[in-house]
Amino acid sequence: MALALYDTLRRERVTFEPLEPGCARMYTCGPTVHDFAHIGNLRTFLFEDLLRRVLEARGYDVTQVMNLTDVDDKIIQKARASGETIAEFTSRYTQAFFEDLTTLRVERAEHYPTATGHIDAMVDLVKRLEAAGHTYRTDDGSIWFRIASFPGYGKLSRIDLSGMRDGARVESDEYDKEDPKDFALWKAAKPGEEAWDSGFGRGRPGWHIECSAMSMAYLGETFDIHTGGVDNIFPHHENEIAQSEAATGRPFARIWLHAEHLIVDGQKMAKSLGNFFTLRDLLERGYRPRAIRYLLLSVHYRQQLNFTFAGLDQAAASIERLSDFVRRVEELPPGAAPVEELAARSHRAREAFEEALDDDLNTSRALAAVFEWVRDANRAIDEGRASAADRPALEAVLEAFDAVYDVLTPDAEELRLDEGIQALIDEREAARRERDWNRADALRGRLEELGIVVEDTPAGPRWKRSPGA
RNA sequence: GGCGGCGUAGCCAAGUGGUAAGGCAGGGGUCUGCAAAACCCCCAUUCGGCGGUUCGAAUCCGCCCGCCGCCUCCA
Repeated sequence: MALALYDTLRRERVTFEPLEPGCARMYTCGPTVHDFAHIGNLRTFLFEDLLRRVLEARGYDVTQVMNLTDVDDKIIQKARASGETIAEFTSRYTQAFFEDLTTLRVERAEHYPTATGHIDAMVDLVKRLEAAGHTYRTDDGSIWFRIASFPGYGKLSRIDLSGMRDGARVESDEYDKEDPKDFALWKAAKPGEEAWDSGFGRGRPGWHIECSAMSMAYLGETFDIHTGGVDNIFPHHENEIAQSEAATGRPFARIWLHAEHLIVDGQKMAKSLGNFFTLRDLLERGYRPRAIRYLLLSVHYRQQLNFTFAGLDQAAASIERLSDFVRRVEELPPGAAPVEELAARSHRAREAFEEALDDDLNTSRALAAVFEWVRDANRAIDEGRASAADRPALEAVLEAFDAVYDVLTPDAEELRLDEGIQALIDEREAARRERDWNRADALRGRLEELGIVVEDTPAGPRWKRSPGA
């Protein structure tokens, strides 16, 4: 079965057929590094991680580009306020961004180009647009894209340009634009601002030109997939299309994917509402990274995800079930031959899992396929029908699952063995052998207080950190 | 005002015409020294409301109610 994805531009599900067979080239709009990423940002980055992992699992050689916007109005403002250069200021948040990706097990893209590192490419693109007659300059020296010069403008967002004037939101612009919807390709430097030289005066690039220039530089004028959050559809991605296609005369991205937003307790996340969370906020509250990853991946990317702490607890519990199963598989007793029926069941599970993901990354359905299989496999183990000989068949499913979800291996924090814990476990086991149940139960209670759950198995006691610890 | 999305059990959520997946939580059992884990059974005659189309609708149409978002800061 082929991978089908929902294309925002065509408003329909399309079969993924890359430009070059076997290769998937994708551009993913990255962060503006002026603050810590919040969990809404991270949801989008996890969606993109899911996408690239599914592409990889299907055998594609993935080239992913994620830009880092390290110059814009806000950055200039904040850097100035903190008395730093732009580079000094943004490097802190760039580093934090990569730390967050690592924590959430996001696979690295092949390229993370920065805006400031690609000024030349942007200047070149602006020159191309200028030569083709799509631009004009205002008195201050800024260069604008003339929307009227690109007939396809609005095709992605289907925005009603005629109605926009009634929208009450169009500001009387500080610039002298021909049309309020025209957007900046190059902003002339204001006194005291950091600026770059170009053939048309000192200044800095507009936000939109960055993605057009860098995607072309790394992926070519036409590439397979472009992604971002829904808020980027208009104006950002609309403008990218206009600039890129006006300059090259060729189609830009072939498929557009957009992740819906995350909301918190049913409301838009906002600092003023006190419902604004970064990854660090959640970690400080003791939540595990893999539970956060699971939660943010468990809802379909085109559906709003309502983040709640109850949901995070549920995610942790779900992972616990899977992790307990992984351990059972590892501890299967020796056996001579694999059970054919179990192998067949596992094969079906893997197919169902992959089909669900092929269906526009339907993660909920994919999870259901895995959980149903876990139940069946657990039953086989309970009934003594499974042995170590079945491990390859079972592990094949787990590996396929975890190649995409990546939530089965414990976070480092879960594996640490605190001082004295093993001694308590040994002590309890000794008491049990002497059938001193009161003492054994008291020791188990103490371990529980330390966040350790002890389970007695035929092969002896084992422990794990309780989900909340 | 224009455009778009959503509303399925206590919570999360799949399901786009054929008679409600899965997870969490909860209740009852089996197993266990007791637990935990696991398994079994139960947990929506019903899918925001009201009409309509149809042999048949959560799924299609209409109206209404509620929620979220976009309309040049924003994942």
